[in-house]
Order: sequence, then C-alpha cells, then structure tokens
Amino acid sequence: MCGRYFLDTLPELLAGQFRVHKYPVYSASYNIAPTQPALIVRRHDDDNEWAWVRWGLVPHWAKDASIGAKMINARGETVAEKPAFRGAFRYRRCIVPASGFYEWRTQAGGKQPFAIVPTDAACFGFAGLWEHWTAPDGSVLETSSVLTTSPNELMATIHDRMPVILDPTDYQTWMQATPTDASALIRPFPAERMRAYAVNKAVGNVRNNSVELTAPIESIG
DNA sequence: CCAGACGTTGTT
DNA sequence: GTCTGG
DNA sequence: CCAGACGTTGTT
DNA sequence: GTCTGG
Repeated sequence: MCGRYFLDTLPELLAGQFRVHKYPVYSASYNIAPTQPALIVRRHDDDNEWAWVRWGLVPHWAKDASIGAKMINARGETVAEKPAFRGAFRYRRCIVPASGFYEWRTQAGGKQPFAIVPTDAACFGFAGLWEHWTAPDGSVLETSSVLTTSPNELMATIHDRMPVILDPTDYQTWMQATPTDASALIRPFPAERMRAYAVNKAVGNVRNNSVELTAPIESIG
C-alpha cells in the first residue's frame, strides 16, 4: 500500500516530467501523510494543472469529512465499482508526484521502514483520483486517493501491496483516456526501475518533517 | 419498504 | 486492542 | 502510514 | 447518491 511518501524534486523537473506549463510552489517534505496537503497533477480546461488537495478521498455524498482518513488508498482491482471511488475513477483521475515512498516491513523486533525511489526518473507518478466535497457550511474540500496493486518482486520482499506507478509515457492516457483504457495501466511497476533502502529511523509523526535517507543500512534491488 | 454502509490494511 | 488525528 | 489517546457527568 | 441487508 502507500501510506506515507516524500517529495523533494525541483519544481522545474516536476514541471518537465509531468508536462505542466507552470512550476509548482511548495517546500520539500519527507513526511507527506494522510489528511495532509498533497500536490497533484490533473486536467483542467484541456491542460495539465497543479492542485493542492487533502490526502484521503471524501466522497461527494459524505456527511462529514472524517471518512477521508480511511480512503487514502483505492484497490486497483475494485476501484471502478466501489461506490466511494467509481465516480472519481470515471471522471477525476489524477497523478500524484512522489520523489519516493515509505513502506514498512513487519519483522521480528518491530517494523523496519524502507524508502523506495526511482532509478530512472526524478520522480514517481502515482495513479490517483481526486474528488470534491461540499461541507454543510458551503465550503468546498478537494481530496485525493492513491491506487494500489499487487507488488513486484522487489516490493514483495517488503509488503503485499504497492502503489500504482505510471510510466511517464502513460500520464496523459491515465488522465484523459476512457476508464477501460485507464484500467490497463493498473499494474505493478517494474522492479528494475526502483530501489529500496532501509531507513535508519522510523518516519515519526507528521510534525517531524525529517527522516535519514543518507546512510542506508541495507539496499535491495 | 427503510436503515445503514459506502474503505484499506494488517494480524500469531 | 482499537480508534482518531495528523 | 504512525503517534497518541483511550472519560464521565447532566441535560426539556 | 446508490447499493446492500434486513
């Protein structure tokens, strides 16, 4: 699955990789967590645009926004049918840029966190969905979710799920094609194109925007 | 018909 | 142990 | 995902 | 909003 990630790629590289004609404005974070603001790419007026949305999709019919905390991931196998996601899957697919993501391996003695990064690009692009929700007071909240799929050979050594990662050549298909064509992109990303590093210390809570990535104990892949 | 859910993950 | 908040 | 909390009372 | 369970 994907419950925590980081983003420290330079804005000009992000704009280039995701084909947005503006630079995103943000500061690097090594601790992007559910319910926190996430940078996404989506279609708007026949163009790609950046948007900040809250991670954790709140369906339009929700009575309050708290349900979003549970909707941080959508299973790729069922996203087209589930009431909470199908509308967003049909009409509001987006991409979530991530310099890398964390995954925890349960093992004797506790959980070992790993940071997984791309080997051939500045950034991963997660397949995502976004949604808008109108609060009782009339204010609008935009939210997002990250699709998951079965793990590749590398990720299987850590966990039994992984985020859906798109090849850059598929970005526009994901956002613009029919749901049927988009569905074909829901699959494990090649293990040869990523590398996992054991992280020295647990990520910690959201207020602690730091993690040691510089001295891997162990690398895989 | 109404009431209640609507999701994912992990788990010795 | 399980839920909530970030 | 992890960190941190985890309650009761009384109320026309 | 829409489906499922009772």
